[in-house]
Amino acid sequence: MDRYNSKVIEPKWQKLWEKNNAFKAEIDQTKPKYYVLEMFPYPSGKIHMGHVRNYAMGDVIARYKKAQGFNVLHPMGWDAFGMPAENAAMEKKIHPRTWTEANIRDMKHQLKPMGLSIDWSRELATCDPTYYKQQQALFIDMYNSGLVKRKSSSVNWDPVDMTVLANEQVVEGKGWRSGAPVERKELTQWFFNISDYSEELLTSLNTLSGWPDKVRTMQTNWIGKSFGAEISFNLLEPLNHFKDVKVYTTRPDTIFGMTFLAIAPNHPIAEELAKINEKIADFCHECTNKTVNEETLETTEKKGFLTKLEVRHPFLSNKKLPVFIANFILMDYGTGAIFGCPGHDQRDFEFAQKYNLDIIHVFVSEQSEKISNDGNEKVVLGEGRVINSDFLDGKTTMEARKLVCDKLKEKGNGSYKINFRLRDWGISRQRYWGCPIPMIHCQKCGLIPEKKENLPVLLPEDIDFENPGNPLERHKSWSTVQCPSCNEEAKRETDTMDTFVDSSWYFLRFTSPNEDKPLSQEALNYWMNVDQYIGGVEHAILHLLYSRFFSRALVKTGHIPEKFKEPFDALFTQGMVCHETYRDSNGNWLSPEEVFHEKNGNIRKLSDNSLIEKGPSTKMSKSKRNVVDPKDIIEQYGADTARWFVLSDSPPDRDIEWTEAGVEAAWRHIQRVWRLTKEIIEEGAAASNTNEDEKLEKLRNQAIEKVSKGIETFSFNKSIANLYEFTNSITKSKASKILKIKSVETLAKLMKPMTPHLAEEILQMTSEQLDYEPDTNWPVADPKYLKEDLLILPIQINGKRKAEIKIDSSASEDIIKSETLNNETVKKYLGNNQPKRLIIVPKRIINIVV
RNA sequence: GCGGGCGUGAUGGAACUGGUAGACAUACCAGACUUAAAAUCUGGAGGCCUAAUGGCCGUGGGGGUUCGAGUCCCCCCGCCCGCACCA
Repeated sequence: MDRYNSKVIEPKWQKLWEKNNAFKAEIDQTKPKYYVLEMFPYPSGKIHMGHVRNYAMGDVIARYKKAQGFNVLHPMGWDAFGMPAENAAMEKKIHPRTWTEANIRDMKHQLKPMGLSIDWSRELATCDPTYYKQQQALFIDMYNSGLVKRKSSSVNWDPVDMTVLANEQVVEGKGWRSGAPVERKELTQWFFNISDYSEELLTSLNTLSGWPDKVRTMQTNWIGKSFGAEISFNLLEPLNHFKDVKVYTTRPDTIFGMTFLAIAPNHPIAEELAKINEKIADFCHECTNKTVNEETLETTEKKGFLTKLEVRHPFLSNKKLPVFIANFILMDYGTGAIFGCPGHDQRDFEFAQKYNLDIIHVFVSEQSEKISNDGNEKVVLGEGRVINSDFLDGKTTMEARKLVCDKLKEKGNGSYKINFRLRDWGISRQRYWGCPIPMIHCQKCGLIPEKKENLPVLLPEDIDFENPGNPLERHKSWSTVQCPSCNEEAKRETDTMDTFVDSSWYFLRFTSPNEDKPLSQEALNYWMNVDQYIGGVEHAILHLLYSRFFSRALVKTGHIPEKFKEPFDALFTQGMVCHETYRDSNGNWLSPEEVFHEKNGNIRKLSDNSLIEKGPSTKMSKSKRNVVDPKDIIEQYGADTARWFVLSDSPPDRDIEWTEAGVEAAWRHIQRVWRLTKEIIEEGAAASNTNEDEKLEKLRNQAIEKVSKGIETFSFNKSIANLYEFTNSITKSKASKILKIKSVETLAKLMKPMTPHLAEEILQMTSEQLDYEPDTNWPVADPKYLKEDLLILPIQINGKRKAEIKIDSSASEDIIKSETLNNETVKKYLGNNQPKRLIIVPKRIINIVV
């Protein structure tokens, strides 16, 4: 018996699809559209299993919707700007463009054999001038609409390489390449005013019902709206022009528990003090010389510096409070200063213990009443009833918050304040390989946007990475230009844009990728929104939040209609692809090809037979060498097998464990379906058996229902389990040949989104048998086969399953009751007693309490 | 540190809104076919006790709500993701 030969069959269908332009998406007003999009990849040069999983999922949706009659848009492109190209340029002396373009070619070659239903005519790369030209036009419009600003912010500075470092390039406080201690440097940079949209981005999350709750929660917390108070504390003795310190707090109700005040090391007052006190200067320098990264800040030891300044408590005129400069206060959040209440804040508590400050409790909560009785050494969190607080005593903490704010307002040294954690989006990058910011600095005219007719501002090709610093900054003939306004010599902006800008509108551009303006209204109106967006959770906040902001910016600049301000109707976040890790006795990581598994569970190294230690399964990564190359898998087993496997074993939103055994199971199933089809076609016509036919027909319809539901709910693993079951059913069925062929045909149609090549091949075979053109429409279940006439109801006695009864689904409760009480097992348990309670959950279960 | 998520047999997982825990698949065991192996097919199987019928235990750990908890609530443990210049 011959086998399903993926090497022959898969290319055959792929060629046919290509010849027929099967996946070309064109506007067709007579059909409903469906836009499915997977997050476009960074062209690293190699497709990895994560991509395969991502695109396999997207393809299931695309092919499913297409079979249902939708006009499907399923495009692909490249997130092609970014640091790795510059790193390659430095390490391998290849131009970033050469490197990137070669990678795109390679990855496309690796992607093609997967047989994805992608409209390649819409392919785009963000590093292509035709793309970034339009992005520059958008930037200029945003600039003119007041969505862009410049302000100072700090960066990680490598003093040896004379370059700005990304957070990931800072390893233990040192530059990854130079090893020099990283400094913090203030630069004037470009920002998008995303914080103007904090409220809007927050409230609109409610409209995103197609998004996972977890992503909406994460964005909510990231935006971080809080209700609190801004309080000014008067300095006992003014410091130059500084007369008070403004503090933002969400807990004004704990004001009487305040025992110190702390300001950020880069707070203006701290900077003022640093000018006159060397020790303070040193301390501030030490604090601010860390990475500009919140995680480092939060996990480093809390330190403070006691200044000579003191502030007055707003309600206790003779209470003086010390002012600290503390390394855990963020200048970017609130006012860059806090009041410390060690009795009710964990961080303040630790700080107070370290510096021997008073700990005053000003409220008790029901659960923690005893804490306040036994010596005041604990932090009481949450809400409660106020104590030790003058006019607030006896109030709830909620009431106290309002009272304090009212009183402060009356006294003129405070007010209610709503605060957001979300900061403006810094888009400046001091790098070559990004979209140039189309702005010109003119001595006379100031900042001027480049004229639109001069776009794109092309990246110069003749650059070198031999010298430290930014190649654009060094490239004088490129950066020297005429001012568009006064024609005097001026300087081009040398910052390029954050790559998140590129990815904030590519999904819009896909609707009209070749237009010589940013977007086409006709195409937008037909194709938008993205009906289903699929990508990793790691993008839950930044990419998705920036895209939501960018859409609003494009509404404001008139590029897209208001109705597309939330561009992604539904979002799905898929899990990672993991593999076990292996280490030899020297602690070196080994790749899966370098080891073999023995039957007894031992793992040995192929080269010298030495015993290998199995590590935990982690995300496939180069550094741990636990990568399986999709290319090898597709060559060995075929695309259908690879696709089937990545969809089969785990729920799509969870991590999947790549196993050799799993792939083989997938391969066996492909072979089995193929063989089954052949066998059915070749078998003689059996005498018809109505009963058997009816049974199979019922299973066929149930399979349609279950598999469709699985796809609709992104439970591909369940659809696949149902397809295994249906395959088993057909194999065992004694139904007539014609019905078995019909069943195999349905099986192929249901499998087609996952294994399109196999499905096409089978449909061709079955249609020859049934003597009609292959029909690839999605099958529809007949509802009459979906209801069960006879139910098996389990009977529990005291919550434990003891028996079951078979009963007609239309049976009344009385009948169920009498049947239950007549059951032998039930009688045995009841004896002569009456049941205490009899609970009948319709169509589910019966529980008897005895 | 903060924010989000996950935890079920030997393994990946299933169990719709609180209602038969372990579908489906893998590994394993037995049988058929074979000179043999592979492939394929058939069957078995959560753990413990029992000859069997049956009983007890069991969804990371501890407690709670309920007639009934993998699912809801509280506390704890472990792992993963994000933390604003990786993409």
